[in-house]
Amino acid sequence: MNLEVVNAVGSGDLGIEIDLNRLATDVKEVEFDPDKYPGAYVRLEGVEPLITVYRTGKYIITGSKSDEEAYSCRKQFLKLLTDEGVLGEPEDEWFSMQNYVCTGELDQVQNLNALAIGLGLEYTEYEPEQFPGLVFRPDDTPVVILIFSSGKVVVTGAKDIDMAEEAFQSLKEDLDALV
DNA sequence: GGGAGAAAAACCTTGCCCGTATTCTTAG
DNA sequence: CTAAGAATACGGGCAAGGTTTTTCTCCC
Repeated sequence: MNLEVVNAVGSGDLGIEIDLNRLATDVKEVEFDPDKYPGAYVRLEGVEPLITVYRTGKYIITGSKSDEEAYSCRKQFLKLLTDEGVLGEPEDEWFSMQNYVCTGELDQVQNLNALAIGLGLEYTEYEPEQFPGLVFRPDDTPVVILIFSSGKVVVTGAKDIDMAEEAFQSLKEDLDALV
């Protein structure tokens, strides 16, 4: 309910080892600096999400606004590898979404100090000196919700959108019960 | 002083955690 | 930058545990 996905992360496996140095020299869309990070970055033309590939063949796609966008990006990535002769049969590898980051808004402005107590100090972290948002970790879900005094919220850690929606809905019910 | 055994110290391997990098939003 | 999440991997550092080596005690 009224949550907007702002970032989706997915991961997959090509099933074969990749020579990142060769890939970086052969393909202009690939950036690789092993001294800074072991993964190689692939920025496809006209594609928003970023693909990070590793020597092992595992890869992650970050920055998608939806799972459709992530899957589309993956498709183009596989095509690129196939065209480059790196991949033979791209059918047998998997890909799945790992995390959704969403933004939402609560009806009224929040008093975070009171909210921390209301939601339970054992489930919340609020240190305005360090970070302006209240971190809420419900015990019945792996989802984490950041609540700001403006009423804006960030829901993260969900494996799927329903999980995020449920956690947000649950938070709203908790808030109604507190009034 | 030398041999046996135990205790201590030195050494080395393993494992785990952290930082490194990426995305994206929120807001002091 | 601070904080959160998730996947991914690699080097470094520290701790712990295990093994080897050195030292020391006891007694003949």
